[in-house]
Amino acid sequence: MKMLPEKTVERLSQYRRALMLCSAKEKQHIYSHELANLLHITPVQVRRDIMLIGYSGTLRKGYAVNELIGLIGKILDSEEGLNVCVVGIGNLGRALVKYFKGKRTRLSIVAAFDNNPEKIGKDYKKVLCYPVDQLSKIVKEENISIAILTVPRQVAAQVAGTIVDAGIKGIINYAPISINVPDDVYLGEYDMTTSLEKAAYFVKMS
Amino acid sequence: MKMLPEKTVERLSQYRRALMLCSAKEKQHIYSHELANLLHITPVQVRRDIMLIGYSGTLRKGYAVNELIGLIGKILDSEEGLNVCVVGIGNLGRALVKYFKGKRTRLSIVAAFDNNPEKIGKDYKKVLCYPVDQLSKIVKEENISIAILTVPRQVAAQVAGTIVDAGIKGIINYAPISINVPDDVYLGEYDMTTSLEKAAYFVKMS
DNA sequence: TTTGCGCTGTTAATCATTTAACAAGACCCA
DNA sequence: TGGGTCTTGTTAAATGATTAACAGCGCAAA
Repeated sequence: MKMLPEKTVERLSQYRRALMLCSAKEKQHIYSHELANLLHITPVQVRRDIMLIGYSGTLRKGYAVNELIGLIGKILDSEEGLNVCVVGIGNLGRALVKYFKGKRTRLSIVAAFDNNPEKIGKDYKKVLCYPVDQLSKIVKEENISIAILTVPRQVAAQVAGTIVDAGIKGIINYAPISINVPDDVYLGEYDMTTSLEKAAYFVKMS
Repeated sequence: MKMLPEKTVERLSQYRRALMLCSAKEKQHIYSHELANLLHITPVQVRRDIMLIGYSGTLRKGYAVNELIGLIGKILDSEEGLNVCVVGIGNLGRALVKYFKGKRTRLSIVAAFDNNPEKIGKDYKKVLCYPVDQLSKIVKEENISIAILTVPRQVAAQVAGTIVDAGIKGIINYAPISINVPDDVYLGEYDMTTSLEKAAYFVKMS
């Protein structure tokens, strides 16, 4: 299957999240406008996304919730599963470990890294914390392909280098500075300051 | 001044962050391509954004770092400043308080809220934690206009209602569920699962 | 001087994404 | 049975964002 638009991929993840809540409530079918309301988007957009992934709903009944969850899984998840590590076990790193642990079967956090001696050897939700200089070794042993970077700004660039050298294929950067990675490594940057300043701007202007 | 495009606003925040690091290094001027490299975007985009905010650089010398920082401040910041609160003092909430505290003069976290009795009355980086049922009162007293929502999924909708009723003008939602707010309230949703699943998809497909 | 290079500012073109429009099928109810 | 009402799936138009293209200026070096 060819690559889906970035925005569609984001929404698929959100559709799944919403659909799983529906499924838990024994809801069998859902209309495009219901799904749209849950995500604050338009029904057309929902239908278009679903068209792109090649699913068809039932006319006048909407989409079969569990079928759609299954199909989204086929698209988003890797068959073999992907392993993830968190680099930097501050509050943010711990929040991520705690939140993700056990959420997905095909995407799991299997290791944490930090340089604070007090944290090394401890485990967070059964995820063991290693020193950063063992990153390369553990990444290979555990077959980790994605790293979530939650270290202080000052060390972000250096740690990012270590991560890339270890052969990681995707980095999610929550450190408040932009990092450099080769073209073949996926990079997602999420700066909380930016989110807040953006909100402040639109509040101010409204 | 009329409203800037959303993406430009995001980048302005990032420009400022990068420029402040330059300023700290006594760098006086910066070229569009230097700024572009720091953010992984193209020089044209930098020039275009800067054009949109009505600034002009010096030919062959680039942009005056401190002037540009000042102008971006004029655009992003409110003259009087905006007050922010964090609702939900779990790991994520604490990470945010810790990180933002003292970062900006015109945008400050002035209160935290949680319902866990062990947290109420404690302070995190001098930010006092109140019970959620005092939210409305404190929001008015402290003139808070933005709330960062970092509560568990199960209570997000209800807490969001409380926040809106208190007269908050902007919400940044980190809870893993979409919330509903009236049209005149700015809403930014940042779901970490989505970020991770998106990364997984592009790693898988690459 | 004059030539050439390197940078900005801006307009035009391209590309991505969203929205509109509507045909066609299913169900309901008279 | 046959209109009326919903709903999906899809194509076409519109909007928004990025990239390309280039004019124009300033500095440097000859």
